[in-house]
Amino acid sequence: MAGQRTRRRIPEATVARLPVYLRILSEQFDIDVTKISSEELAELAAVNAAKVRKDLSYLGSYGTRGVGYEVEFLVYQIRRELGLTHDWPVVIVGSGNMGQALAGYNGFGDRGFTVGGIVDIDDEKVGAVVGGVRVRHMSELTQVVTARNISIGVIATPGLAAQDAADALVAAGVTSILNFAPTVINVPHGISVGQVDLAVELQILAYHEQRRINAAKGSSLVSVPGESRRGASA
Amino acid sequence: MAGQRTRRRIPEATVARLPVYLRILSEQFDIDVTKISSEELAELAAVNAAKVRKDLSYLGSYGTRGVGYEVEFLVYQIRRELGLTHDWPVVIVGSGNMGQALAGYNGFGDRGFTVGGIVDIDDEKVGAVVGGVRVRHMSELTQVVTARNISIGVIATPGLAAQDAADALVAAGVTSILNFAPTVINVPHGISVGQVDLAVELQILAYHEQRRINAAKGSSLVSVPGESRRGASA
DNA sequence: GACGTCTTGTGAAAACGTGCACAAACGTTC
DNA sequence: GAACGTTTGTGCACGTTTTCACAAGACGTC
Repeated sequence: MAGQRTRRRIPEATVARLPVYLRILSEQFDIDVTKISSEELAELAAVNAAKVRKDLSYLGSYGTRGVGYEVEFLVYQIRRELGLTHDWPVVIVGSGNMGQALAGYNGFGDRGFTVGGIVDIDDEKVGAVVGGVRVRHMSELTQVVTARNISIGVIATPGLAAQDAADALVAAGVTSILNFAPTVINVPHGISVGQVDLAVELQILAYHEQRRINAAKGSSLVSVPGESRRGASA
Repeated sequence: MAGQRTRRRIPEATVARLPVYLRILSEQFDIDVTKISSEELAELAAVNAAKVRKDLSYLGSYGTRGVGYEVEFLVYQIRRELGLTHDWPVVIVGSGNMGQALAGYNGFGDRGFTVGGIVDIDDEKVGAVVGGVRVRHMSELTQVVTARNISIGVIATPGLAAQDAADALVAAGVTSILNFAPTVINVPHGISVGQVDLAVELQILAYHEQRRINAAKGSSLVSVPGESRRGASA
């Protein structure tokens, strides 16, 4: 009955990979590839083929045994599951370097997302046009969010301002936040948060470099461990 | 013997959290906090206290029962484990919006990393000064990497150029790559790759938004699931 | 329409990550 | 120096994720 759309819950690890499959499949579609096997898709996404099949199986049984998956259909199904059948307007808080880079980023408007507004707390920056959108003052945040029915906010402020930005976004009615500031933000239960942190990513790499160096130094008996891939951002 | 520095391997999930602890502890140290309990640190990092203790236990037994951890000492130990006792020069490939934002990013030089060079394939961009560093031509990449003994590269190119950038970095001798381009890159075994993908992160959030909407629409019996925190980036 | 080849979909096992719960250790107070 | 409150370090159980391995199904060929 009402459960028609409730379907089985998709594991978080799978949700994080679906966007990658989606991009690859879209690219393949653009170069006129109509069918693809889990093996081929796995190769392109640099993951295990069984994982691809299990991931896709959460969407339904959309493959054909002995043949593979129809690219166009799969693109549609993933988009549907991720909620990308319509565009999502996004509000960016902070119009500094990072805010501008994000607003101008291709992969942004690229598929499914539009810059619905940019706000900044600094009067001097208000009025400037970034990525085709006029920067408005932070105090107008609620108005911007409400007018365009925005539910996703991106924080591109310095670390110290991030928590304030998060609070303001939540107060304005945003229910998902992507935080680019190097700070852990606290939000009420029920709000989704994604964190992207350059320094953290670099430090993880530094750790691996360090290990390589230590391994080489410590003894030449032990070869380089050679881990070579980490999950996408998340 | 030789195993003095080989110690037990630290789980990847822990490695991804240590940088977060490090930042928080550094901040606490700056405001003259000298001791901290796993409970307090957990609160600030928005994770479970037992997890904090288990994570820290991989560094060694550096806490004092009944008291907590000494902030300064912990900062030192984490830095040591992550290989942050010296600075890491980093080379950025791509001097567009994203490259500039990264070069100017605070959390970059902030702790442990310096911009050792920026290269671009576009002659028109060569010569410009970004974040205090002069942009050089892509063909000089190996020279830049060798001269400064750089082992970490950051890709800030458009998606299509990312694989070429990765190949060039590897050829130049870089062994860790942080990829900001929206493309999965393939690298030889033994090279570490970190991926940061704006579109992927947004699409994950869109999925949660979508679910919220469906849950609300499908029936008011089911309350909002309310997941509220995801692991930092990775 | 039977046979062989190919590829999906999925049970079951293994590996990994998380969180509870508690003994062991420390400092303080009397 | 014993008793008490506090906080670490970790064994254990649980949940999630990955991987293997293979039956079931689709297609093409003879």
